[in-house]
Amino acid sequence: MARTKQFEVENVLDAAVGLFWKKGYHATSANDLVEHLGVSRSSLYDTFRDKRNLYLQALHQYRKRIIGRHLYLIETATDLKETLEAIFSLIIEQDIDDFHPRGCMLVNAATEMAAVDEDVAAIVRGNQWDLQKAWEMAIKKAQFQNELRTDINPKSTAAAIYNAIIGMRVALKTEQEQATLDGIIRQTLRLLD
Amino acid sequence: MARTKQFEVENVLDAAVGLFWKKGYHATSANDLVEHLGVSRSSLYDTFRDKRNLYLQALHQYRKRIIGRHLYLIETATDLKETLEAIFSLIIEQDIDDFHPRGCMLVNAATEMAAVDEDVAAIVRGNQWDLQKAWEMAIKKAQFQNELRTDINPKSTAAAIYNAIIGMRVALKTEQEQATLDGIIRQTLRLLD
DNA sequence: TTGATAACGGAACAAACGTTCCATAACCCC
DNA sequence: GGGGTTATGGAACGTTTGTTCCGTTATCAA
Repeated sequence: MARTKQFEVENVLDAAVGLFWKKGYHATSANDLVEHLGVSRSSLYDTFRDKRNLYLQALHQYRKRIIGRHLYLIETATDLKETLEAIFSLIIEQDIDDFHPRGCMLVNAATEMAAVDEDVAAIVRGNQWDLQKAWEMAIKKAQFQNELRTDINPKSTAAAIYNAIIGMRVALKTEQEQATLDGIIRQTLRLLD
Repeated sequence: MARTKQFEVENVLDAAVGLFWKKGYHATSANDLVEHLGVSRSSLYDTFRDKRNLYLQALHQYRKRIIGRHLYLIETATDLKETLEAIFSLIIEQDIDDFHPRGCMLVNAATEMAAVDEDVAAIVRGNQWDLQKAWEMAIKKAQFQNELRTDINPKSTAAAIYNAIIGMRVALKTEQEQATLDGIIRQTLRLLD
């Protein structure tokens, strides 16, 4: 039998998420990773094969950790408008007043990598599908329970909500007036009127 | 007197836009630039100082060339909903069926660079301000001419429209079903009902 | 035609890049 | 407590990075 790893893969992945999330793929160097993950170069390459594979796994981890929370909020929603507002607030709180706002790692991945890396594109598409489906189901459920007008189209409304959230994640990359953000939220909520 | 440049700065900037637009800042190397711009290394650095400065100027060029067209469409609009639909179509046509969709260079710049480069952030914010202002003015004009309900808030509606467009530019980075895109357009147009 | 100036092509630079290699250390089954 | 196996630290690899330097060439006023 062999020597045991001196680190938890999950913890290291979380740290990798932190780096790639903030700096993106190309601007994060192998040295950055070795320094911040607390794992030696050889162990990193032994465990994760190469930088790209580590990035891919970090992207999975991000999806599980961060987006998982959003999915949960949507699936357990009792008031859809309230939930949508809460998710906007979560997103804004994360980046506002931050000197280097990270935005959403999946949005960053989409713009930096998806066009030239099919594996990244697949993860981004999977995430989009999950979230749109979650909104669509939540809308249908609300309609079934007579909490939402039935002439609202679940699928296209879900797509539009998802789309608005993505837009805001980009907007937050540069500092924004609260009034602008509130305006976007207010108008997006109208989708559920 | 000195030797004259053997290239037009504007043309070289256009070529630089093409590269940075497709690959982003970090993934575009100095060699890429020398090879594709048709200008020698020394002339490039002599004219544009360094890679970052060239990127900044390319971003300006993109804004002038590409976004200028959108501004014109908004400012000369006679039917706002039609104009919004036309702009969505323009954006979609550019990327759909493209093996490596470029998206919007300013959105790419926002996610890759804005958080860590204040000059990039300033350009992105300037662009946002121009476009939102253009939409706001167009909405006010339509309201004044009784072509649009007056209980629509020009500012927040403009922000929401801009936001939806940004969202779509990210979405197009991964291949999308036409039905999804149509749904987003349809719901976004409701902002102007 | 000469001379001051600036553009040019191409070689050269140090630094940083992602990755590999190897000797050593730790682990568990037998 | 060996023996087979894998993790680890650190040096080292060849490339590529962004940038600079220099000898030559083109330009035009004087």
